Amino acid sequence: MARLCREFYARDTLDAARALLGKVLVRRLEGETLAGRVVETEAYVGRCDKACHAYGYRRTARTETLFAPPGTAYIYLIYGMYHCLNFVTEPEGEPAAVLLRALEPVAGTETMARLRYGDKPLTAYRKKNFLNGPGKVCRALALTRAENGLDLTGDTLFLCDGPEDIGLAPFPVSGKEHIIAGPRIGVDYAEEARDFPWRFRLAKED
DNA sequence: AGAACGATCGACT
DNA sequence: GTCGATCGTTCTA
Repeated sequence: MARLCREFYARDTLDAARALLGKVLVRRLEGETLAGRVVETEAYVGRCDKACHAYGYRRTARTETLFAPPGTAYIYLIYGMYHCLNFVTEPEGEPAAVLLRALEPVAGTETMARLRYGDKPLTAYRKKNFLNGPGKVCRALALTRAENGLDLTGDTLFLCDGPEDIGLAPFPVSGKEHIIAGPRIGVDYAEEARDFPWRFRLAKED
């Protein structure tokens, strides 16, 4: 059990996307700890993936972060109003990342709910759809382009193996889980890459 | 300078 | 299931 180090990210992006499932994302915000368990990810690989912002090693102001060392946070604005959080992977110079699509709340739930819903009551519907999308996760963790380029081996935003690593009780033993792979969301424009089964989620066994 | 588009979400039918 | 919001990024000229 430990915080994930740079070597964890410096590998094949598909392997990283699968290995990140079940890990705990920690966000330190104004002295408070917000945390969630990773349950859904997607891989994006510049070398060969037309859905990746850095496809064909395309280098622009935005994609510059994808060329940063592995273990860097790549955060960008999408549709003019939402942000997406990614973890840069592969050896430095290979632009690639894992998109964080969904979390289960672990710590700081009240603050995350306030960031996401304000003072609106937390209905069953809102609870069910709390952190099940990349824009929702960034809203709940107060992550914007201001946090783009953050070093994930630092203290502001990082991943670790389990709740023990941030002084919390271990997760209760629950039913066995397995990884489901499927096509990515929202990349219909990406020609052959639209069908790559590079979305991974954690699900309960039947 | 201008136009097209998007790794989403929530409201609505 | 459909649709509009909303604006930075990217490309074209």
